[in-house]
Amino acid sequence: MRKVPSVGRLDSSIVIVGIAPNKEDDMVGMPFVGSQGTLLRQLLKSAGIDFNDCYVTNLVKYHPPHNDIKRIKELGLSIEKCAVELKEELSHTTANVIIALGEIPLQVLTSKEGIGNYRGSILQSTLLQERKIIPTYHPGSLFHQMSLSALVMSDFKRVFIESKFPDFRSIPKRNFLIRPSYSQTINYLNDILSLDGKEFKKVSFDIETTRINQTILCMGISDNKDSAICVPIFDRGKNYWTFEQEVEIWKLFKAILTSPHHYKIMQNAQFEMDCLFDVVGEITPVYLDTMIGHHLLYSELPKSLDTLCSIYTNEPYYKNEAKEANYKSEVFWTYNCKDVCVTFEVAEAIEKEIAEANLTPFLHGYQMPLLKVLWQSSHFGVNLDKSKVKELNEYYLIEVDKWQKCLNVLAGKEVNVGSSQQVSKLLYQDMKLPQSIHRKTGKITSDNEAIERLNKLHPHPIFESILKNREYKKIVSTYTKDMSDSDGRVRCNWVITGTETGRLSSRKNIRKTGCNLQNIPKHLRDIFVSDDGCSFVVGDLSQVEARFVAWLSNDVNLKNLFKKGGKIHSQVASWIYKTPVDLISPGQYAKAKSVVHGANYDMGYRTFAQTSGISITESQWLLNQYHNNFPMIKMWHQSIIDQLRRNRMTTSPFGRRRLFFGWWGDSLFKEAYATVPQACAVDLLCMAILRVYYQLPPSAIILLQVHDEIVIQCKDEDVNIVASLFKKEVEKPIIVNGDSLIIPLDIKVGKNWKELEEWTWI
DNA sequence: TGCAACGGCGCC
DNA sequence: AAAGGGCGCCGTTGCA
Repeated sequence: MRKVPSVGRLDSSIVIVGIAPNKEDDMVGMPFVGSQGTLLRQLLKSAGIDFNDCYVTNLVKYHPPHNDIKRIKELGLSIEKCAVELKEELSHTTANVIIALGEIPLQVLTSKEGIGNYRGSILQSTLLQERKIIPTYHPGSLFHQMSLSALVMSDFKRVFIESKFPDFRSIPKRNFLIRPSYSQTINYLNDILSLDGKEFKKVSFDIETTRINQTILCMGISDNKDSAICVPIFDRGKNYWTFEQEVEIWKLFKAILTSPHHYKIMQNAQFEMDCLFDVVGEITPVYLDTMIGHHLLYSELPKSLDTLCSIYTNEPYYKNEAKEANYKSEVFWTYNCKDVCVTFEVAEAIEKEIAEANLTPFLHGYQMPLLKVLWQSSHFGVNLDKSKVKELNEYYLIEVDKWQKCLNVLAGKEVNVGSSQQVSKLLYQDMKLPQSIHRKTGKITSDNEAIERLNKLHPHPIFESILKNREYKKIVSTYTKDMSDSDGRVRCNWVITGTETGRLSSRKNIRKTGCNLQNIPKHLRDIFVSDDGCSFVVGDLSQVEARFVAWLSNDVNLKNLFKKGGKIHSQVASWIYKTPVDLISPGQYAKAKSVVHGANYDMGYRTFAQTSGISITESQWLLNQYHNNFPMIKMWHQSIIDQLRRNRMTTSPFGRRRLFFGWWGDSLFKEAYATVPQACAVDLLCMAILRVYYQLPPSAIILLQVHDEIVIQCKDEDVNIVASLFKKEVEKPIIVNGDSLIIPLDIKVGKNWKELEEWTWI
C-alpha cells in the first residue's frame, strides 16, 4: 500500500478531484493513468482542456481493497478524515474551478447528493468557501453507459469557460412574479398578448399538475428567458381565484395559446396539449418542442428538462427545490417560473445548434408539423369493439386455465410460467435438461426459443403446455383488456422522440388508458373497428428497408431486382443458386429470404447458422454467395464505418442525423447499419403522411402508424380519394445516390384492422 | 405497500 | 418462421 500523490501545479486554473486511485494508478503511482485516465484525458481534450495543465488529485490517496471505497476503513481511513486533508490540500491551490468527479467528491465538496442531477451545475463549495465547483460523472462510471460521456464533454466545455474567472457571474438572474394579484395577472398576460407592432412573438409555457388526474395547479408563461409569471389555480388545495376572475384569466390564456401570432415553445408539448384541451382547445401553433429539437441533435441522450437545462443553460439544478420545500406554494411556483424561463433559454440554444447542423427545415417544416398531426390522431382515438374484446378475453381465459392444468399435471406441481425462475427450475433442475444461454445477455434462459430447442431434442407435451400457457397469458394480460376511454375509444400517445433511430413509438396516454398500438398481434386486430359509415384505408410500404439498403449501397444487381419487380427472394435465390427463378425450391427460397435480412445488417455466420438450423459451412457459403452477387453491401457497411470514424455520425438522404457515443466496435457498427434504413423508412412515410394530411377530406383522419404501415379512417364514399391520394404521396420518387427510388404502397380497405381487402378503384 | 430491475414477449 | 436493432407492457422478484 502506498500513497498516490497529486499531480500538477498548485496555480493551475482547474483542479480535478477524483475519488481514489484504481489498481493501475496504484501500480504506477500517479492518478488517472489507466483506462479511466485515458478516457478522462480524451474528454477534457475535446473541450479544449489539457489534462497536464490541471491540478489532479483524489479524495482518498490510497487504492481501496478490491476497488471498494467502503473498504478504506481497513486501511484506517475514512471519508471524513480524507475530506479534512483535501480541504487543507486544496487551500493551497488557486484554481477558478474545481471539478468533482462522481458522487462522493460531489458530497464532500458541496454537501449535495445525486451526481446524476447535479452534474454540470455551477455550485458553491461548502468545504472550501467561495470556491466554484462543477461536478460531473466519474470516468469509471461511463464504461457501462458510454452515451453519458457526451454529457461529461458538455460539462467540461462549461469548465473551460468557467476556468477563466473565479466568480459566479454565469448563473442567470431572473425575475419571477409569484402570488400575483388579479390586476397584476391580467396586465402581465395582456402584455404577453400584445405584439407591439411585431408580426409574431415567441412564448414559452409550462403547467404543473397533480400526478393522479392531471388537475392543473398552476401555469407559468413568458415571452423571454429572464422573467416569467406563475398563475396559480390552486393554493394548498383551495381555489386561488374567484370563479369570475378565473374565467377572465382562462380567456386570456386561450387567446395566447391559440393566437397564430404567438409561437408556443414547450418541453414535451403533448402533455400541455392533452391537459389543456378541455379548457383552451388545441394549442396552436406549437412552434418548438425542445424535446424534439434536442432529440434531433442527440437522440441517445436523456431528454428530461433537467438534462436539457444542464446542457444548454447555466441554470444550476433546481428540480429538487419544490420537493425539498415540501411543495410549499411559493417554492413550487418559483420552480414553475424557472421551468418556463429555462425552456425559453433551451429553445434559443437548440435553435442555434439546429441551424448549425442544417436541420432547421427538418425541424420546422417536418417534425413540428408532424407533432400536430400525431396529437390529433391521439386525440381522436380509435374505436374499440368492446364486446369483441370481452368475447376474446373469455375465450383466452379458458385456454389459460386449460393449459395451466395440463402443465401442473405434467410437472407434478404448480408452475407459474410468468416466473422465469420457476420455469428454469422445472427444466434444468427437476427435468435435468441441457441449459440454454441467451445469445445477447449470456445468461441462462427459459424463453420460447430455448423451449422449442428442447422440444426438438426430447419431444414432450410439457413444452407445448408452457408455450401455450405463456402465449394466452400474454394475450389476456396485455391485449384483450378494455383500454378505452369512457367513450369507447383507444387513445395512445405517439412519441416523436421515442427511439434513437427516428422511428415513432407508441404508448399509453397520460391518463394511463390506451395502449401501445405498435405491437398488437395481427390476429387480434379486429378489436379495432371503424366508426359508423367509415372505412379503414391501410397502407403498407413494400420491402421498404431492403429497398433502401439496395439504393443506399448503390448495388446495381440488387437495385435491378427491385426495379424488375416480382418476387424478390426468388430472384435472390436464383442468383445464389445459379438456377432459373421458376426452378427455385421452397427450401432455397426460404434460405434466400433469410440471408437477405441477415447479410444486409451484417449478421455473424455463426448466429446465422444457429438461428437457421443450418451448418456453419452452409451458413458461410450462403453469406459469401450473397456478398459475391451483391458486392456493394459490404462496401456500404465500410462507408458507414468510415463516416463513424470521421464524426461518429450517420446521415440519411432525408437529412436526419444520428450521433453515436457508444463503444467503438462491432455492435456500434451494427447499430449504425440498422439506423440508416430505419430512419429512411420512417421519414419517407411520415413526410408523406404530412403531405397527405394537408389534402385529406375533412372527414378523414390519420389513426395510427406501425413503422411501415399507416391506418387512415375516412367516410366510405371518400375511400377512393383517400387511397389514391395516399398512394400518390407515398410513391413520389426520391433521389438516393443520384438514382430515383419509389417505394410501392400496398393499400387495403376494411371495416376493422384485421379483415382487409386489396384496394382497387371502386 | 410501493418501487426498480429483470426476464419475457408482442410488433416492425 | 426466424434473424439485425428498434420499441412498450406485463408479471415476478427482491428490497425498503
